Amino acid sequence: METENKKILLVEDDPNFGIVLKDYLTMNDFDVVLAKNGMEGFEKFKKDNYDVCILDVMMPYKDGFTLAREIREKNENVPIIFLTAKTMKEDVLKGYKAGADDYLNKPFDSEVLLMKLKAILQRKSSNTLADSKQFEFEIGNFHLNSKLRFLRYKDEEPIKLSPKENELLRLLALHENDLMPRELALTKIWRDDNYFTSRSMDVYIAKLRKYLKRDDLAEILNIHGEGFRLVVKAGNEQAS
Amino acid sequence: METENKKILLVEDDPNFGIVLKDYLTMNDFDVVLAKNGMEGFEKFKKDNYDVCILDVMMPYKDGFTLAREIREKNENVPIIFLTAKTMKEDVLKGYKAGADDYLNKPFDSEVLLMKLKAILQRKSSNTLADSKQFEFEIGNFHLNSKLRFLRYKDEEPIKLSPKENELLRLLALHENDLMPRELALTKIWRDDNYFTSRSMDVYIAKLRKYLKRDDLAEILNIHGEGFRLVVKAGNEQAS
DNA sequence: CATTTTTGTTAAGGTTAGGTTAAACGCTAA
DNA sequence: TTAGCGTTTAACCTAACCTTAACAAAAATG
Repeated sequence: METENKKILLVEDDPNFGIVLKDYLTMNDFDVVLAKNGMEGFEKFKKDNYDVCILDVMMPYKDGFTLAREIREKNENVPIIFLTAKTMKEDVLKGYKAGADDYLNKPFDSEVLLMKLKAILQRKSSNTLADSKQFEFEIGNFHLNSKLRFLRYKDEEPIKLSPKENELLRLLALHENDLMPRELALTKIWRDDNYFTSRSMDVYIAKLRKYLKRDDLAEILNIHGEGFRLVVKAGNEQAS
Repeated sequence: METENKKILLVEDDPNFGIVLKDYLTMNDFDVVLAKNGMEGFEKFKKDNYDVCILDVMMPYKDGFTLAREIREKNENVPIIFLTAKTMKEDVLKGYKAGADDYLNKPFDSEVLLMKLKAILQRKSSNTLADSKQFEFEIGNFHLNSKLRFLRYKDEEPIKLSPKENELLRLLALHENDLMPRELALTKIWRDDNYFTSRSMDVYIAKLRKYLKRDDLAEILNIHGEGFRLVVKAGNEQAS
């Protein structure tokens, strides 16, 4: 599992507060880079990719708004959160104009910040997440597309699979060359484990075997009393 | 420029405040639908597509959180903004858990709300932009212009499409070669998923198939129980 | 080896989803 | 009011899907 932590650029001139906040966020599984002022913040921003930027508004040399504008020029998508000294409407409006996604008034509750981060990151990531699940498999000379429910042998016309056929073959493929327990399929696909569902499953195994028959590389073996095993022999692997 | 106004669902039980806020937002070029309670809010949500939902937290019958959860079930992307009576951390956290994008404490400054809306819509649009601009498609030897609602085969006279035909074909084209779930079309185009709308959709599928019949490169396949798939075979591709 | 249990396979039956055509409905504009 | 259009509903049919039954074969059991 590649559970990379989200990367945060934190720009805050107060060293004490900066470090405390950084530690807090680090403790909550973020990778935090702390910059002490706008200049440094921009330098660090250019050198890496961040998932979120948290900018203090009041800073020497370069204030948060200016920094936000520069960041927006480079990247118009990174979420930006402002930390403002107090509820100054002026600042808030200015912040949004500079391309902010949200703002927080100091002093703020750390849990609220976490929630905001979560909400913002969730929105962003929901688009990239797309193909995280396993829906396609190579089974010998077959290709199984489990989302579109078809099984294709080499370049021939795809065979349409029924929902049950599809899910069963997918379960077998997930356990390729390993035991796929009867019980697992019955509870996952049939949602009930009794004599009849079990017989029904056997019928589907027979159907799948009929499909797979044309390929010597793939076959479904029974492990008596335990379940089934989809064996896939390594075919003519080309060192491409 | 098709500058359609953004559509807001505003759910607020205080009639005075609700109307004032609605007018204010309307004045600022939003299309606002006002619901007086959670029940009504959900009904209205189901009947149309909104760009943002603004929900009061304290409401009779169904509070804002419950409503938010129901809305999230139907659509996990619409931005939701909560209006909370005062800074109650509890409420804020609860709100984010229910899938909120932001919250505002009453009394709030209307300009701040505008800014938040702008920020949120901007954030969203950067993601949705991709699809929203897609109004023209090449489907085999056909050309679909979804904005002008016609379908042309090669250089022949364009076929005029009815609104439903058009939207359905567009949805299929957006998911070209991939599954276009029944439910998606029903909720997006028919705004209701029941036996009759489903049958109606099938009628439209038949109509579209009749149009596409003249081209071997394009056809609509059914994935039993799931939806439809517009398969477009690559035609005479030129190696440019 | 006889018996029981599990699995293999095919076919029949019933249910639901989808394909298609035509009629009915409702709206709008002449 | 009617004519035209887009849409829904009805009706009928076919295809898809799943379960169950029936019988055969294999594996386990004693």
